[in-house]
Amino acid sequence: MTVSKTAEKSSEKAADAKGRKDAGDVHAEALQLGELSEQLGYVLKRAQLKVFENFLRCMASLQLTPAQFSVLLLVEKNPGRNQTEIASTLGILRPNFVAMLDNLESRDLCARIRSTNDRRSHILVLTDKGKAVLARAKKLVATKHEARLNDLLGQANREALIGMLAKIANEF
Amino acid sequence: MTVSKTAEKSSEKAADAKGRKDAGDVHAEALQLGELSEQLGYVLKRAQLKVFENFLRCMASLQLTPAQFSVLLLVEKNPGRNQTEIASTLGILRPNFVAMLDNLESRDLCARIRSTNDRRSHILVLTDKGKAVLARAKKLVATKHEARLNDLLGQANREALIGMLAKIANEF
DNA sequence: TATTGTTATACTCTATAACTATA
DNA sequence: TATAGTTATAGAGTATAACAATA
Repeated sequence: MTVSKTAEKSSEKAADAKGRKDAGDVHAEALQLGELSEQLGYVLKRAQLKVFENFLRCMASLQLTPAQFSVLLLVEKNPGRNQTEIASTLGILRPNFVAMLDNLESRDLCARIRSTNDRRSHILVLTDKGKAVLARAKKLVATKHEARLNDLLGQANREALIGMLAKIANEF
Repeated sequence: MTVSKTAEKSSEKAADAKGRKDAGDVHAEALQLGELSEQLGYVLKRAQLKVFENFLRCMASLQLTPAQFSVLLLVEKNPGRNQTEIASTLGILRPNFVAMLDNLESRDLCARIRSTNDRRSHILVLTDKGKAVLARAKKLVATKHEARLNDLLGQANREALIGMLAKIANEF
């Protein structure tokens, strides 16, 4: 992140007129974002970083990242699917999914079960602990994380925002 | 991205009833996203990836990444600022900004000028080529990239979306 | 002493090739 | 032959410590 850690020497003769050219004076004023603040990609990225940051803070007690949370949610909703199916649905490449699962399995949150039909496949399921942790995670997300967004935007705007983002994700 | 590259064997006895438990049949059906599709962080991240992907395609002829474009925009709007100021405004750490600038400078898009007041500072400015490239980049972004968003959401929704994302980026 | 730009470094994410065991 | 899971590896992006030049 490291945003806006600039020291801002407050002593400044409020003369930021248009006529200034380049160097010469002290100017520790905030920069003009200009067209940047209207760039979709820019605000999207900044917003995404803020949201992930807040998510991690809300989930600190459970030690779950957004990616891990999404895996648990998807496995709960789709028990009996294999690694390839879960990973590709989340846009995670199969090689990168291995370490993720190793982590979740070592914490006894989910389990790999060798399929009896196709012995190449690992069926994924949540453990009892995984279900319990996910239930607690959902509550934290709802009460701390999503609630904050409601305070900021209001319920109706929040739903409109998610709808537009989903449309971009699916159709852009 | 690697999303939805799954082969989808279309031969399937459309029997995806609620009563199915775990393994046993072929099921190559799409997974249920469930609550995931309502998770702000999830749709935000997916949308951001799609937008950056599209940005890169639109800018292929100029070979500009979103981050490089944002640097050029900010330097144009704020000539005479040093590396620390430009980098921190963009949320880029100073050490990581060095290689980025080396790249832009080697392509003659911007220049570092040792400040006469404070000989520690490098003042940043766009070269003539940098200004020309940025002008072309802005046109590409407007006509190809942002226009696509307008088609998808409509002008009013697009503005509402950017406003909400900016609010999240600044106040969340 | 503090700050600017820089180097070195490390850790996470993401991406591709290739191996193994199964089919 | 092809597919599922895995390993190894490489490249971005991001993070911190420390150094030289300058203030």
